[in-house]
Amino acid sequence: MSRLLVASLDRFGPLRDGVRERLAASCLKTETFEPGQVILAAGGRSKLRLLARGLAIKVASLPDGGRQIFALAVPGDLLDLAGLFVGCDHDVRALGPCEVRAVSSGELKAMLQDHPSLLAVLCRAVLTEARVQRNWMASLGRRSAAARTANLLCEIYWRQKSLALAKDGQCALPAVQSDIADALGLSTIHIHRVMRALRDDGLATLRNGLLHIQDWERLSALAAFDPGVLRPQCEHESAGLARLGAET
Amino acid sequence: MSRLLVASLDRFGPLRDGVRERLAASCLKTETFEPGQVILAAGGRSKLRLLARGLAIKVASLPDGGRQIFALAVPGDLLDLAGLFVGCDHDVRALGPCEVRAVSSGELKAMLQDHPSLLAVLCRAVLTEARVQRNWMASLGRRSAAARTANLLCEIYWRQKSLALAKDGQCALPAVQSDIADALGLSTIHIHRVMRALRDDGLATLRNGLLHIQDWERLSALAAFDPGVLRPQCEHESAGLARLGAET
DNA sequence: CGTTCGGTTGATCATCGTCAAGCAGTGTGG
DNA sequence: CCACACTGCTTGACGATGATCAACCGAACG
Repeated sequence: MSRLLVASLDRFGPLRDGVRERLAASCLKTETFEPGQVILAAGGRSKLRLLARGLAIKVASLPDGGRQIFALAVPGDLLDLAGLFVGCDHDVRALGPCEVRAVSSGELKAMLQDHPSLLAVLCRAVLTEARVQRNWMASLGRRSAAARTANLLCEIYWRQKSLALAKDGQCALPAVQSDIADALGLSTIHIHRVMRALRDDGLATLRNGLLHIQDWERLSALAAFDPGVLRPQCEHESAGLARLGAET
Repeated sequence: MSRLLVASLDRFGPLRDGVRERLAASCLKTETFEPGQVILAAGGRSKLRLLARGLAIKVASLPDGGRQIFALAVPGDLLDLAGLFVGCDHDVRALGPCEVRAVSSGELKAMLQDHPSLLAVLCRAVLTEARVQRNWMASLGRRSAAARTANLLCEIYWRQKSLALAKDGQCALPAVQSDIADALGLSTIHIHRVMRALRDDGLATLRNGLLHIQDWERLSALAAFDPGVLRPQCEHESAGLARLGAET
């Protein structure tokens, strides 16, 4: 039952030397989480956790009581890359109800020892995550509240659509306005104003955990949305060292 | 002459199976760059570039003409981790005059094939960079202009002090106010006002590319500065999978 | 000697945050 | 069945933070 895991890692680079079979045969423990529950606390030991269903957030609590959401995880995403070798510096929380599949710490260790190429694939996954993070940084630093919000909605919709989890311009987004605020570095009330403007302009609505994109063209234009940032590998991958990890 | 490279990578985890000797013997090409010059353009092929002298920034130019600086590199930092397997999504530019040592693409490839543990070390370096990035994200999203600025100055000073590149509260920072602004997501003029307030309060001054920290206590308090974020490995490293990369 | 670049200052304005209050939906206990 | 509380959305008034515009100054440089 690990086809999801294989498919997920496959996006980051070809799996070689039998690691695909090993992954497919690996024993995955399934865990479920309620909305808001902590899936992985800061400092926790890393396993290899894959989000199978639902949405999750990677979030840090700041000393002054504020929260900053660093990333959003959709089904197929690995949840504890940040804690791969070192202690994780942030929490992972379920946004809506979630289902998580976990490879045990021991089995991951064994697989990494037997299949060096697995590390290259995980490394690429980390690099992809870092690239998405940089996109969020540019949003936080240099875009207006409306553009930031639009960009987030576009990203959420796009990623779920890539997984066939969206149709008719609709997808799940079990988040309240304060969650959006914590992701975008804005106040809850201002998010309300922005969302209201988006709704009044017929661009998008968020109600009862359901995101409805009514005018993708105008929304993505407002967001200056670039799907390329989200792709696991960029177009230069075939040049130079790109395939290196797969060849080792 | 690659002791710097060995020392740099050593911070991220023990180098095993002869890779240390191989690195020490590797042929490093030295390049020098003038202030503002592009060291590595977005999309460029990855080698293994190490900043030997000077300060560099990792920066993206946004479609609307704005810039966002994602990270600062001090001597000993690797410059092209983001382009390790995929095309790099941002530029690396010299802030002041820089000296860079580069391992050739071919030699890096050969070393990675011969020494699997090198990849684990690079992977940790990437994870560390991502953690520093998240700290910047939290700054951008949830801190005031003054706290953000103070935090950046603290980080710059702290990292150079760790390398014995600072003394008497002074270190190099060959940046103009608009550079600081692009790092913090603020306007140049507002940076001026914040810097002026810091100066008037006797906390820190920046003049002629020289950063002078006059009151570290109050500055780091204002910044809520946490040096732990900058450390290559965190305190949990010895638990669980932490040493795994070194063991493979 | 003019030009450019970076720092400086002030005035003005927009964006966004804070405070306060009301409202609708939901669940709970009497 | 009805308070009651609770949570999240909504609205408005107000204020602070930070952006924009414009001008000036000093130093470096050709």
